[in-house]
Amino acid sequence: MFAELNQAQAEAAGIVEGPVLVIAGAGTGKTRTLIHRLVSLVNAGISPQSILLLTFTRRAAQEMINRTAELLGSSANRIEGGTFHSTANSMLRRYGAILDLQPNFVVLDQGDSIEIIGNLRSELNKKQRDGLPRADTICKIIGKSRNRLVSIRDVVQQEFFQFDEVGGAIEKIARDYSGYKTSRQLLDFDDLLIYFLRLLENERVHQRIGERYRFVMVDEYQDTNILQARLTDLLAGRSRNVMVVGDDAQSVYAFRGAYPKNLLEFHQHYPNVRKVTLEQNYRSSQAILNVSNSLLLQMSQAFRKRLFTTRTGGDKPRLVEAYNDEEQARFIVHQIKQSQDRGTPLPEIAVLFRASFHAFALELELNRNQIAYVKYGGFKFSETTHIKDVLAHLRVLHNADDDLSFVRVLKMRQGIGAVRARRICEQIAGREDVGTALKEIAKDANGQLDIFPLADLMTAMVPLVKRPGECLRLAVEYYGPVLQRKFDDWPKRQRDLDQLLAMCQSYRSLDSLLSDLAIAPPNTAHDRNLVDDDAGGKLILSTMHSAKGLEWQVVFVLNVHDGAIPMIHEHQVLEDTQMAERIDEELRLFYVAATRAKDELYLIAPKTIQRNYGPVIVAPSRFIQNMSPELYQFVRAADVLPPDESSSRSHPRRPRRYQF
DNA sequence: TTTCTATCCGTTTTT
DNA sequence: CGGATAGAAA
Repeated sequence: MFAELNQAQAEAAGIVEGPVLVIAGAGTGKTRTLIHRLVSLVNAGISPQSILLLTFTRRAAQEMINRTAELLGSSANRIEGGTFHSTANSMLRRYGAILDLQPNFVVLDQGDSIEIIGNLRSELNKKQRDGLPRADTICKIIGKSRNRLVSIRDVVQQEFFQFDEVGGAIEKIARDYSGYKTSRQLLDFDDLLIYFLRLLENERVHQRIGERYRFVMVDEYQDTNILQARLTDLLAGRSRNVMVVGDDAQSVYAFRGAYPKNLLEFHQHYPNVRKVTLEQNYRSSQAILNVSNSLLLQMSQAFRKRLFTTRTGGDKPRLVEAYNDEEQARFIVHQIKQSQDRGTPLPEIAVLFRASFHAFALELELNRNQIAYVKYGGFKFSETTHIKDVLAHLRVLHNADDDLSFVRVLKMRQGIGAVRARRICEQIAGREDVGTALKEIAKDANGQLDIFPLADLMTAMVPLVKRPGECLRLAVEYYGPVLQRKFDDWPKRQRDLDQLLAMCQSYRSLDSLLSDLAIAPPNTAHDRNLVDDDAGGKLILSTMHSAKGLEWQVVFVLNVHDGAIPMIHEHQVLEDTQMAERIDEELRLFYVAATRAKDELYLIAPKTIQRNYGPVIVAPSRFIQNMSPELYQFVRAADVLPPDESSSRSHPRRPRRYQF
């Protein structure tokens, strides 16, 4: 039955009843095993609707669903699955009434949360505001406290002690924020999980859902937080048919409250759990695994495992020394061209980096050489100002009580600032017909208020709510002049808006369009899941986080220098144990990056990097320095690049030594 | 009240 | 350098 699986995989896939823990090293066929178990359950006569598949990231969810569909055909559609957040969202739309939640509640993305917190912050008086952190920092503190179920005080004392004195004010903002959301039917990402938990704790709902899902499977379990583990537990219900799959060595979401002990201590919650470990790697050459294993050995705590393969040999990974990030970029482009000449298709090549902006220099070089690429991770398309501006109009249409969006919409009119916008909002509160209400206000103001065009737009959109694509078209048209006034680079942004328009045409309800854009936003304007015309033929650029679960023949990791890998805040002072945990997490991230490569791995370490104030000298990553030099081959970029190109360009200032 | 200008401060990763 | 924020000017 499991002819395509090895012994350990087949064992895991064959278990039907009871709790299962699968510890799967990178590239050991974790997803394949999960999918085969799914198929075998369905073939054993278990209804696909009674299986719930949960993942942590959208990309993993997508991958899982696609691959299941290949094996199961159309019945795969009936398996429910997605991220914890998207599952929470749909359950809350269905059963939220029990928690006094209306089905048209709004999901706030991080930008919305920061905006609300910024407003609440500026409402405080001068004295209270003195010494407060910025809005985004406050948002981070509140999020950490909720994700990890600890008090604001504790978070501040542990990680933000420089704000210890204003802890009280931060607590007040947190309370205000919470009240603001409740009174307006707004849920942020953390709320989705918290409300879902509350929902499942309701006896009636729990029974219904428990009956419905007899099998629960969770992928990437090492990345779940405490809330998500609790959710898993409740969803598994009394049947306890729960399979969790993960790799503690790939836990890289601590900043979001991920709690790897969920995986490591799973057996304590489920004493009769069956544990299976997958160690045979089917992805990488032995030479690449040797480097990966050396990273595993540097980790202070992990389930002991060691990856092996039958694919002996292979080229040793290269450690490439470049003069600066410009030479680094030229080296990568040069090498990509060589790979292409040898017949490697572009989509089989990926460049990975710690932070999105690290790729800027490379992007310039790629454009110069006309190499097409897709970039994953980093700044999100749907979080850019112009996209949010346009969507705000739809959000007002969808829920007139969403005064965050309403204020945003009003402030786009000239002569209307925060104060007037809020006042208008209050006047309109509770009115059904926003367009007419706006017109009345405009008349009362004797033409002092420039809101007639907005009133017309709102009126025009109302009959079209069943066709959100058309509403969006009207909003984009209306927004044109605003765009040109607000931005110098408006033509580029106009193209984004057209792209958005194209993506949203297929939606049948405003509800799903808006919640999709909050919970499952496209990473870029060219996300291949939403726009299929550029599916192939392009080089992949990705953050290491977004690269998890994927593989390529050739992988470049750039900026492999101390400061970036591991990435450390110069100013942040941490206690030794906390610092050790941070470094360990960075090590796991580097491990994720290295294990993406099938055949060739290039680790590139520039000697100097460009910072805001000028170039600074950096050293290769400590993770490389801790490694036996036998494991890699040292190369100088300048020796490989053609001489005319490798002549180092003059640089304006002398580099300074990088300080921690 | 809005809008313009000066100052301060900070590296990130994602739902 | 660039974005958020506070304070000044219109």
